[in-house]
Amino acid sequence: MSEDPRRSEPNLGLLCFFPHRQMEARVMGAVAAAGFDDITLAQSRVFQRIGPDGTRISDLAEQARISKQTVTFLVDQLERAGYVERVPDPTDARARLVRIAARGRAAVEVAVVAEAEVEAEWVRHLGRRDAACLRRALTRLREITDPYR
Amino acid sequence: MSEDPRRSEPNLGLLCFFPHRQMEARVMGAVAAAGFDDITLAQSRVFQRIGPDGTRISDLAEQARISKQTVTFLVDQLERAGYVERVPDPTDARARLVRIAARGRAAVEVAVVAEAEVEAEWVRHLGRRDAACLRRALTRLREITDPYR
DNA sequence: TATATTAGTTCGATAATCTGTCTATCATCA
DNA sequence: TGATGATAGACAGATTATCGAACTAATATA
Repeated sequence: MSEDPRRSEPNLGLLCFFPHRQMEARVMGAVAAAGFDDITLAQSRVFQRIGPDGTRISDLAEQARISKQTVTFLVDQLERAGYVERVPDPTDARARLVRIAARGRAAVEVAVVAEAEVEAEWVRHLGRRDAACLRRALTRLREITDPYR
Repeated sequence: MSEDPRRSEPNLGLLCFFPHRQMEARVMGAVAAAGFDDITLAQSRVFQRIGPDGTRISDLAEQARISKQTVTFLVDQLERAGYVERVPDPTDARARLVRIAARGRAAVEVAVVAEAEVEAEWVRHLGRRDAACLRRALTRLREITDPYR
């Protein structure tokens, strides 16, 4: 019954880690099982930041907190595999927009279903009340932990 | 005022990502600023899983979800830099326990202070009520997202 | 218009990770 | 008890992810 006094309360940052890791693993597993087994975790972390109208390499880099060079490297692979395409940015001839391509859209469809399944499990475990509370607190916390909206 | 209909509610897994990333970055920054600037993110992710009485390589691997070989590689570096030491496991002559060494304890001291600072900022932003609610929900969520207690 | 900045790429180096293999020790069970 | 199989850790080689430096083309600024 008594607690080990050396084990203190885990901090909120660490507590956030476990759900995120599980979500990522479950979604990647579902996507791979659906035949999209040539996408890596690093690629997916760039891919999931592509906006509906396409996103620039440099914006992807900033949001994922990795160098432009690394994003170029990963987008090259995503493009070769048919998940994304590069199109000119009409507002700036230096830039190109990375957009989700046909194969990418198909993978997203699988991913959103898997996401919803995992989230439903969580809500079932927590109960409606705590789940709503969790979402609200995390949404507010995002205001100060994510510079991108 | 009106929402872009294409941007749906971010899932809970993603929402957990931002706080975790910020906590990790802030703690790493504080530790590096205090002179422990020879520790990498990958090393720290293994390091933080070492228990108070030492932990085996294979247990660290399982908890961090990386291969034993990678943990051996990272622990080699942590040991050379004085953050950890390897001692024989008295219960099994095949195994060795990775334990936090003097320099490691000094780094942990800095880390826990930084952690508390970040968490205090979060609580200030959320308010006592939502912060307590967040901690409770995350603690319960850990039951089903972290197999290690 | 000359100069500085920005977007993206290529190149080379390094860090992190995996699979396969090996040795020593432990566990099982006939 | 002794043979067999499993486990803990380490070593070697290959691959993936990442970075910093340098480059080109286009844009912004003074």
